[in-house]
Amino acid sequence: MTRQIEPDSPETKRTTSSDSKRKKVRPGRIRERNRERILMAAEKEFSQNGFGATTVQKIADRAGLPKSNVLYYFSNKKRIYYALMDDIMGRWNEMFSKIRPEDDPATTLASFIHAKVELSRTHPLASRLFALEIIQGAPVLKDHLSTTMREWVQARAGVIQQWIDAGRMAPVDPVQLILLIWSSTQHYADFQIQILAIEDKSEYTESDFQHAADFLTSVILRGCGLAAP
Amino acid sequence: MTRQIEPDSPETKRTTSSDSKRKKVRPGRIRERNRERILMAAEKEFSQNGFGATTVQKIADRAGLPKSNVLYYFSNKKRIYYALMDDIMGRWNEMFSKIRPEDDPATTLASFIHAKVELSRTHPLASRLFALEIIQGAPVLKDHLSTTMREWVQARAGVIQQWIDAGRMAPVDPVQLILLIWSSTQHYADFQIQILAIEDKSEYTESDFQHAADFLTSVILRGCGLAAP
DNA sequence: CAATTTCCTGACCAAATAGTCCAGTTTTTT
DNA sequence: AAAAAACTGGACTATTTGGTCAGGAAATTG
Repeated sequence: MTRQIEPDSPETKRTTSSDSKRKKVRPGRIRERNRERILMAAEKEFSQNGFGATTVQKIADRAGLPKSNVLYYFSNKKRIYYALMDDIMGRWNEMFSKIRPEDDPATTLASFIHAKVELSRTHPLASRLFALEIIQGAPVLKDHLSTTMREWVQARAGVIQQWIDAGRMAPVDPVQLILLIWSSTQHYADFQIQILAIEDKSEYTESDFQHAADFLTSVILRGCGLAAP
Repeated sequence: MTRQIEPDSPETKRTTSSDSKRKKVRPGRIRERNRERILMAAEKEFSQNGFGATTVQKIADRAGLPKSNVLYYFSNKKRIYYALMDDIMGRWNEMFSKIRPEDDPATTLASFIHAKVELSRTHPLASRLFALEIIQGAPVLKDHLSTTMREWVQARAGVIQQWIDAGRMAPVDPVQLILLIWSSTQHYADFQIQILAIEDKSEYTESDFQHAADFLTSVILRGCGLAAP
């Protein structure tokens, strides 16, 4: 991690070491707790209203803090947004393991699909926030897309191409394949409302995600000429 | 079409007959022209900033009209938004033909994919605007989703199920299949920035869409146990 | 315990915003 | 050509916004 995105100087002089251990009572315990509260509130607000329509006051209310206190931790609205984007990209980076040419295509793709669906399930707000950012032209993440993420995709695409060359799967465009998996899984978080309305439910259940992951795995693997692992 | 969405009374007393013929010089030619300008400007602004962060002033500037003039045609910001949503849903309804059990599965699905990719190509702003609306909880379209769109999907899913029962394609969840096609095609418009960054391009070309449509058709059809038509 | 650092917050402000109002102009209808 | 309807745009307002600031409360440290 470590602030890839934040453009200007960080919002605090002495940040705690970026880890997730939030019960550690030592250094800035209050700071840590409030920071977390603010970020959770902001994630909710931003993902629901977008950056421009979210007010610092609403974030503060949801976090149960006065507005000035929020602005004490994050000197302005953008900083809060940057911090969230940083978190999201960090999580994304951690989530997916490397893939190697000698791995099994079917197993690898299947576990990628499952991981991505799982991410949609456990972090729907982050997923929507990311989607909003991209749809609106990625004003903050543009750089990240054309460097880190681009390399991420190209590396994976390279391995998939090797699988194809070795005749281990059908010849499909590797980049398009990654995009297909990306979009179809992302969709479960981003368009949740639409899916629930269409299926006449009021909430996802655990098994909906299982079902979705299984469906995607079976269709996409078969689409690549692979048998389910 | 005809105002399914607009909640309160229409923004004009005598609307022209809702058709798209905008060169007709007869009745309120100025009205028609300005309305069109405003809607185009609003589509751009809303799809870039979302509803809340878009200002009437910016719409007016883009349309080349003074703000009060915009508010003369649409009595408030919401009305502009409603009108756009109405247009979008109208276009969606017109776009896709009925499908019947005796149709050929492969041909039908392929043409659906192509139509949807084409819609992403020709109306990217509308696509993004729709996505924003849904991601943010569909405050305006919620009703539409659980009625019109729900029926649309269920009807198609029914036919697909008949194809499956008749052994004409692999047994996959029909609703999930429609969602898969929906999401993967929508993606090309909504996440354009991400795709361009990853592929290191600055613009889509005509053939990118052709390529995408072909890829999706081949993988999804094969995933359904169908040969390309 | 006293000094210092960190944390907290109400009051305040300049800028921006959605929407109103109305007097004047242009277009359409009669 | 006159009357009616549609259109234009500048001035105005009440409210909301992001952000500042100064002073005080708590916590930490020596």
